[in-house]
Amino acid sequence: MPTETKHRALDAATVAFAARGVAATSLDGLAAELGVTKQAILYHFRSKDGLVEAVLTAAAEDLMSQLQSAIDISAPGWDRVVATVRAAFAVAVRRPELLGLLREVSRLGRPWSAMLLDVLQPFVDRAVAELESGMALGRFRAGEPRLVLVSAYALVTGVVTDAEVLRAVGLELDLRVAVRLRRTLLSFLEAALVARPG
Amino acid sequence: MPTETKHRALDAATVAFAARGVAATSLDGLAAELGVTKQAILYHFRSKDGLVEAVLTAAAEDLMSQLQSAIDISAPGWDRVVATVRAAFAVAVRRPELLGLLREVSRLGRPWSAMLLDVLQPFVDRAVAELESGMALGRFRAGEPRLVLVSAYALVTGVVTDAEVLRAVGLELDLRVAVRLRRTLLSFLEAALVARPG
DNA sequence: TCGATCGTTTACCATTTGGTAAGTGCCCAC
DNA sequence: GTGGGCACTTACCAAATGGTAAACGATCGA
Repeated sequence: MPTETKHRALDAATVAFAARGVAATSLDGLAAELGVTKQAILYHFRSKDGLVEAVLTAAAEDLMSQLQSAIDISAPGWDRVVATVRAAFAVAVRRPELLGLLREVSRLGRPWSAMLLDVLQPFVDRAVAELESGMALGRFRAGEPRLVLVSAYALVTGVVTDAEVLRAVGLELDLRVAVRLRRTLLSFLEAALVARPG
Repeated sequence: MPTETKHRALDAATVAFAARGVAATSLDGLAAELGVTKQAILYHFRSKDGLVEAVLTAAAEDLMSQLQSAIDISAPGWDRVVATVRAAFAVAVRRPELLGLLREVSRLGRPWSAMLLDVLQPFVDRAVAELESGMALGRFRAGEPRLVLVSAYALVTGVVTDAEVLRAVGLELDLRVAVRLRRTLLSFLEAALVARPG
């Protein structure tokens, strides 16, 4: 089973980068956690930047593929919104690091943020387009798709990454809480999107 | 004008910690930015940890006082919710670092998060209590105050701190966008809280 | 059996980092 | 004018960090 270390390093780095940040994660520390030397990591990834890049691309693809498959198996309209939200929360529960990384990228600055945005951009564009066309068709209430999108994003990632804040209000992100938060978000989206008679 | 450096250092550190993170901010870099030596900073704050503590306590007090005064001048019920949200968005626009720091604390781990939570806890508790009593009085729809609170928090901080994501959807956090986001959040809260006939 | 490649370790190295110690200029009370 | 405290700098330092170079052992094809 070759390059098992590579996989483990990638996973550990993903979690560590998301939780403590790239700057606060040292190769030595990461290596110690894996029971290898720092050079074992540098062998698979040319440099720390190389590791960051690998982590970011892997995470972006992972995240996008999960959302994409949810989109693919759903019909346009409200159903698709629900499916996407469900997929997002599934990711939030099973692999919160992916959403944490999304946030970490903001502070890494230009080259990295641009890289990740390249991957996300098509997804965002498509979501905006679909909301707009839904509004044009009268399937959704008229409104501002971008604001709705940003709000939904902020809610999901915020809840996942600010575990401390969740604890402050006496919650913890387990399945039950996630389900209730999902319901909260969906009712918000329903209020914002679904056309009501009158 | 004594200790002007101290104030400037505190401000610069607040912004830097929020934007790039504590670990990614070096005392040397901070000092260079201020045009002094690292030791000038260490003179006013015993250590980097000392600086972090000073930044955190100042930020927490600042943030809380802004929200508190909004609460004080408003009447209980929906009016108070609106006033609080307005105050939160005002902070988000004028001093986004304060919200960014809130998020940074999550990754600093125990001692720091506990410290900040001590300051925030009373505010959170009061908000929950007020929502609950509002529900009991029939002023608000029955629901889960904690979920509403967390959602609102996540939305505001998420929008402020993930500037990159905002850019991805083609927005930028200026006053106009902030106002529209505020309206979005308020309509969500209204849907969640305000009792409707039937 | 030999040699080569792969994954890894040992041995270093330069730079950066947080921090200490010892000054230095300056204002002000006396 | 002088002694003392205040705000700061210069001069260091030990530890940690990202990275390079070379050696080592195992697996495997010829």
